[in-house]
Formats: sequence, C-alpha cells, structure tokens
Amino acid sequence: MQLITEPQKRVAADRLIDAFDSKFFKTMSEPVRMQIMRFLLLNGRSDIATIADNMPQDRSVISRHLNLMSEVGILKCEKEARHMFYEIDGNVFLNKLENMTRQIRNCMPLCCPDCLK
Amino acid sequence: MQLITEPQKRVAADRLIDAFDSKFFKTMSEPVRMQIMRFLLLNGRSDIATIADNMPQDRSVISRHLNLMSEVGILKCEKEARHMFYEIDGNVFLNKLENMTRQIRNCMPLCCPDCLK
DNA sequence: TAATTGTGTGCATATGCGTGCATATAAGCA
DNA sequence: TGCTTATATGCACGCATATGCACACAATTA
Repeated sequence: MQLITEPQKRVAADRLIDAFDSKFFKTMSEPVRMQIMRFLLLNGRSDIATIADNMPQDRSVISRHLNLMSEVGILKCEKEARHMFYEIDGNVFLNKLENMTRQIRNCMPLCCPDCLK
Repeated sequence: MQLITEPQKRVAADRLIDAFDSKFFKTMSEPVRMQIMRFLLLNGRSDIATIADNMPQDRSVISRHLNLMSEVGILKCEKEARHMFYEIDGNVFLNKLENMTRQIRNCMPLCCPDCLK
C-alpha cells in the first residue's frame, strides 16, 4: 500500500486541467466546424471557396471558422497565389487527445480511485 | 499497396465525427466547469453547497453547471436526504476520450495520410 | 488598364448562455 | 406546526459568437 500525499494529488489534477485546452474544446463543440473537418477528411487539402461551396453558410463564415481552427492548431494553412489552402494537422490533433487520455489515466487512480468504480 | 474505396473513407470519417460529441466538448470548454472538475478530483464526492463554497459563483450557478455535467455523463449524482452529491464518472470520462483517439487513429491513415506528415 | 476571382474585414443582427437575484419546493428539526 | 437548510427554477441582464451582407484588398487575366 502506497501513501499518496496532497501535493501529489494537486500536481496530477492541475496537469489534467492544463491538458484540457478550453479553446480546443470550444472549437470542437461547433457543429459547422465538425462538418468542415469531415469535408477535409474526405477531400484532403482544399481552398476556402471549394469548402464553402459544399456548405450552406456564406464564404466569409467558413473563412472565419477555418481561421479559428488553424489558430487552435488542428488545421495547417498555406497561401498559394490567390488561394488559401487548409489541411488537417493530424499529429497536433492526435497528440492533444492522447495527452488528455494520458493525464486522466495518471490522475484518476491517484486523486479519486472511487471515480473508477 | 491496398486500395481504399470512397465508401470506406466515408464510414471512417462519419465514425470519427460521431465520436466527437459536441455537447461533451461544449461542457468541457467552460473554465468554471473545469474548476469544478478540479475540486471533485481533489475532494471526491461532494454536495452542491460544499462545492459552491469554494467557488466565487452563486450556488444556483454551480447547481446548473453540475446538472449539465451529469447530463453529459461525466458526473454521477445521487440524492441523500436534502443533499445532492456529485462525483466524477471516471470510466465514462476515459472511454469518451479513448474512443476519440481510437477513431482518429483509424481514420487518419485511411482518409488523409498526408495529414500525418 | 479594366475586369474577374479569391479572401479578409467591418457592421448589424440574432441566438445562446453564464450570471445573480428572488422565489419555490422539499426535507429535516424545534 | 413553524423554522431552518439544501437545492431547483423563473427571470432579467450582459456578453460572446455565429451569421450574412457589403465592401475592401490582392492577384490573375483579357
């Protein structure tokens, strides 16, 4: 039986909360942005006009969504002549979720083992 | 070299989007709710008044946050006499994130291998 | 140079939601 | 039966943001 100190618990809990990037979650909570994700999954790297042509929203709206998603890091963008191309950054995407999963797996048994019953 | 058909890609992408529960993300994107999570991690099962006494917000506000979090499934609640006790449901919490990670790992190589470069 | 095409931005509007107060309900206690 | 305690709910307010339109800017083309 191992003794768990309060400071240890606090560190683990704070790491868990830190891993939960609220901007990331906010970005992912918007259905329109998830539809953009779906489009980029199926069609790969695309420019704004092409994406917007496949959605009911105005081009300017899609442009703003894409800009927001790239600020969070889940999309990479690259300008080519007049066109702005967007693409999913799969590594950033995967790393964020894997880090969260890791922190939960570390924190739960330490902080509240009862939560896993 | 394996051939990947369009329907296969679509199924994988739809599964990924389905795993991304927008209500879950919305719930996790609120800083106050994350502070509640932190409190429950450190103090375990608690009633509303105890949680609210450790936060600047009004009790009614905390009550609503807790209700929302339990609707999403990340908190379990149980009434005892006059007190409503809340506790993190670690398994639901972990399963949600693990499922997302799994879907990404499955979808990315199929749908857009370029996204992983 | 003038016209066209692709994006970004300012603005007004609508909607969602976090917040606190007052009040209602419900359960235990004198 | 009153009185206190714990929580839930109705309401109004303020702020953030998603949306679409108009327009500005940049880059390509006739």
